[in-house]
Amino acid sequence: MELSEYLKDLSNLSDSLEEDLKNLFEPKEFSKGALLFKQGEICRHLFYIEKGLVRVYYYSGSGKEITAWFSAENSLITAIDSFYYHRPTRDYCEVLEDSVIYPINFSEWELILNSEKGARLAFYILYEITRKMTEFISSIKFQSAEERYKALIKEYPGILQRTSLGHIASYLGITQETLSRIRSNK
Amino acid sequence: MELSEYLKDLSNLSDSLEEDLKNLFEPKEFSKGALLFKQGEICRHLFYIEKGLVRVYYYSGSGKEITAWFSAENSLITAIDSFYYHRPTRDYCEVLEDSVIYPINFSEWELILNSEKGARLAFYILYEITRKMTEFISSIKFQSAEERYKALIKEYPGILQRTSLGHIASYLGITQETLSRIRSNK
DNA sequence: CGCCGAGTTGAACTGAATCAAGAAACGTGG
DNA sequence: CCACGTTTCTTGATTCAGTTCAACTCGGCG
Repeated sequence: MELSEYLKDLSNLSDSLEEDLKNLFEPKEFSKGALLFKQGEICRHLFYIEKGLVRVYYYSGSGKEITAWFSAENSLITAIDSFYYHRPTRDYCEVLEDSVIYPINFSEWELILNSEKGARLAFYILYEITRKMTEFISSIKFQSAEERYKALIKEYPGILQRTSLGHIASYLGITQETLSRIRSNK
Repeated sequence: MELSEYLKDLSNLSDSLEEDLKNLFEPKEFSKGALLFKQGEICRHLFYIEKGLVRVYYYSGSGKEITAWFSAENSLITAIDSFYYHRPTRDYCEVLEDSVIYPINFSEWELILNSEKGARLAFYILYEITRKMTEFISSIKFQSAEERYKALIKEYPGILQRTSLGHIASYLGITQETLSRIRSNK
């Protein structure tokens, strides 16, 4: 789905704004392994993923690499505090497969925000993020590692072929060994 | 802190908007045990807590009562999807002690949103929520029950006197027995 | 008094972590 | 195309944090 369609779906944007968006943004191709942003940098873009899959990760206090999120087709990703407050980010964002992504820079984003329906759009986007997090929290509180793994596979089919077990394990909050055992039990 | 001060702090609102807010909103007193909203209802307000403490909870699939969040002085609480999309909510919100709270109804909220700095404000509010959730997720993924308990006590001192052990345990994602043992170990 | 809900304690059990050692897959250079 | 080292994945043995279930204590209250 093109970015302008996506935004329109989200928030019933006015037709004129939709036109603006179409003209304003250009899709770019990123190849597997590219980094959309990385630790220490100020993340200056909000990224809309039209096609592909990315992974956000960071290094924990003890130096272990932790996957925070996956993000796939028709979703947005950024280092939110960095993007908004122009502070260096803690996170890395890695492109897991060749992808088509629209980078939206901060001033373009402000242009959206200041438009008629902009606040609604901003709200919607953050609402989607909170919804996803709420679900994740209740899953990690009350479901077993196996249940969470199955849910992940359902949400991102084929993710096993697209990234390593270790990355998935740290996302689920379990060790790689446990994930390996879960997988072999069937 | 009064609501208008809080909002001003958050987003550098224009003085005129700050005036508007002062005139628009009235603090209300809620006594211990009151429900700000409950399951099945459409939550029509965003609540700003000037003083006091509230707890949001819901019933899990298996019928157990789960505490989702606590929220104290100088913070906002609502059933976000219900408030925004006018759908019935899954959650209950209980006032844990006599509190001073500003209810902001949806049309008042839209008035804020449509103002000059409204989008920025909306963004900030949701950003704060996501920040809190992100922290919670990494704590539940990588800290022991005891570490999480200590962090909670630090964040909400005196919470033990303000609500029951069972409520705290379900927030932390552990059983009441485990929480009891953690507490007695010192 | 005796009941009732909240909190505590104990014992057995279990899901997942840890540590350690191999096996398989993968890429790179010869 | 093979040989090599490196990284990723699997498997096993042990340990441990937290659950479960059940019994018991305590303080409040009709």
